[in-house]
Amino acid sequence: MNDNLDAGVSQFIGYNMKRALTVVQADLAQVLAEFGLRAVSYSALLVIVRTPGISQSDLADVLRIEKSNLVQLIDELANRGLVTREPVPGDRRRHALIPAKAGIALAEAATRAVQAHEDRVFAALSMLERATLVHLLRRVWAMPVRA
Amino acid sequence: MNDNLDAGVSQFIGYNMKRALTVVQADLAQVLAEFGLRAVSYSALLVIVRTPGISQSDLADVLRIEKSNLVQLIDELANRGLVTREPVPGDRRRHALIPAKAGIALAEAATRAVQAHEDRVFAALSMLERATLVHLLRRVWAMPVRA
DNA sequence: CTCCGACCGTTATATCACATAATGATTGGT
DNA sequence: ACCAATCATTATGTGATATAACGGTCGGAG
Repeated sequence: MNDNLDAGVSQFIGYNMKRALTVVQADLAQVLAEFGLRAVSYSALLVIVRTPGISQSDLADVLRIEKSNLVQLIDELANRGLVTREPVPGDRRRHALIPAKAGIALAEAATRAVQAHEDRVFAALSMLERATLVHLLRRVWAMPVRA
Repeated sequence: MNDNLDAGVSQFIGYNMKRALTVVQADLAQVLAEFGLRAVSYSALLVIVRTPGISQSDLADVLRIEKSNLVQLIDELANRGLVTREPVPGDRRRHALIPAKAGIALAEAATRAVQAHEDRVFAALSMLERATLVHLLRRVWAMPVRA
């Protein structure tokens, strides 16, 4: 029944981003649930797989997550044998996060599933349009807002 | 320090959408707080102002909100004298949501502030690029995902 | 006219994302 | 030797968002 009653709010880019992301996240949640992952734990696992030895602080920085929220998330991955927390010689404050073979395999399989998810939810856009979208979005979040 | 450690996840459009939206929502929250509004209550107010008499069910549909969550939101707006719940002749199940003058004025002032917010957070994009972004995003959420 | 499925709005409640604050152990610089 | 900073953890809170159930009301079918 949605006959443009949201015209007032749909003028805003942020509103359209929110609506689109809600759709994307709903599908993504279903896809990742099959691997026992959430979007945030998938992201964390992927960064660990690609950057073995990264610390929790650095991982939190990269993904823009509060490091306090990372503790249970890494616990989940570690408890499933996907990653391990290793001591860092010479620095007993930090841990090195190392992916296990199972974690690497799961990350690869999940990545394929996430790629298929993106093909599906962005099916209305051409590959060029998808590239344009990423390019524009990157310029939004990569440039800090000036006060 | 973010030297592309998130390359693995930043290939995904969804990831970029999430990062960008987080930036946008943080700024928007600050802007709307000055009017005592949250993003969702601003959206609801704007739809009510533009569609006087809309029902709670229809408002929930338009904004994709659970109608159970709308009750307190409308309470907030009503308690501030921004909108009223009016009876609907011939249908005692539903209410007509009517904007008050104060609600119309606040919606107008807040809209100007939200427009300035968008100019700020999307400053890195040209007007054409912003239109492209909205166009692409609309096509993502307007086309339902096929199972 | 009666009945029943559907609609409207409300209440109750739960889960999750995400934030802040505080703490103890450890490190590095002065 | 001292102290600020770093790392990780624990505790806790708030808001977004969902589901379930309920009572009152409406409209259509028989």
